[in-house]
Amino acid sequence: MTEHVSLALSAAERSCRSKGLALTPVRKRVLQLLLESQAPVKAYDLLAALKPGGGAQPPTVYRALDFLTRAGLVHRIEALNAYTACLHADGHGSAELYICEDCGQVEERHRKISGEAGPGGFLISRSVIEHYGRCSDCASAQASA
Amino acid sequence: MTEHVSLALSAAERSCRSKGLALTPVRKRVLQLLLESQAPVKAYDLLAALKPGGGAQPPTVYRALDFLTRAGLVHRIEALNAYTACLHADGHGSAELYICEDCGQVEERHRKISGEAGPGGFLISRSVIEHYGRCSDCASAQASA
DNA sequence: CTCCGGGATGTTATATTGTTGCGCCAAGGG
DNA sequence: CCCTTGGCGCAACAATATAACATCCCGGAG
Repeated sequence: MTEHVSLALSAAERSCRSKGLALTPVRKRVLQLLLESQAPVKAYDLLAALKPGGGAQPPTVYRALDFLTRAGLVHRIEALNAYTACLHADGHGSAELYICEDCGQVEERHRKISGEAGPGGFLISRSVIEHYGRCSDCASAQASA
Repeated sequence: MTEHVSLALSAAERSCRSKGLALTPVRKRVLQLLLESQAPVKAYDLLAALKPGGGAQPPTVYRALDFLTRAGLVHRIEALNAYTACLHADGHGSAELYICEDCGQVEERHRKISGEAGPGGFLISRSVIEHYGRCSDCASAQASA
């Protein structure tokens, strides 16, 4: 396990403990798999990675993802049906994601939007913001090609 | 058919003709169903509405939706797996959607984001922006309840 | 006119993604 | 001890989406 992964895992454990949430082995393992991946991971790929023998069933991974998402440790990427670990473990509300279509890397920026007002008095409770394109590395690689 | 629906349909026909696109009967019917709905519609609901006898198959509606989306006449709502007619038929790039979780109505604002730069030189080609919450009507109804 | 080619649609089957429902078990409070 | 509660295993299924191939129709080339 690389260092940043174990660091993030212990941070997650502390965060959960402080909120009275149980970071059980299954949940921790799912989070670890997401942290180790450079790119977003699909639920069924996590499932396959969880139990190579094929023993794990869908609800296992979906329940873990649901927990991790609600705990603010993981983001679901709506347009890809995929998941990525949240690197800013403070978990305050909505994130804005920049997803490179070349290398799959996800950059994350936080905006506090919840509670803000949209047009005509619309009251926002949750936002999905996903930008697709090329990260600077891939953009320059492409330009030079 | 209410007036705004027929107006939108003729606008769509003109728009397609000017671009050399074929707004065939199936495509037009799907667009009409979306225009008539107050809320986003799922692909399989469209399918059921298309041919009450159950004769239509999934590819029919998915192909129509693909065409309409690429023509800028329809938006896909990623977090709902649903579709809604685009009311600003000019179809310039990304839309920002405000989706009321009470009544289902979708408000639409346009931002031209494509080509803009994100953090660290990220080059955006397409954005998904969906805000969930309550429209002003539903927010005030709730407040008074 | 005939033939050909491309786009649109029909048809069948399958892949992918996500959920429901039930039961077991272990931890903790009375 | 008993009972509740939350987490997990398990089986089945529901919902969403695509692949692959056949057919039809129309418009242009010969």
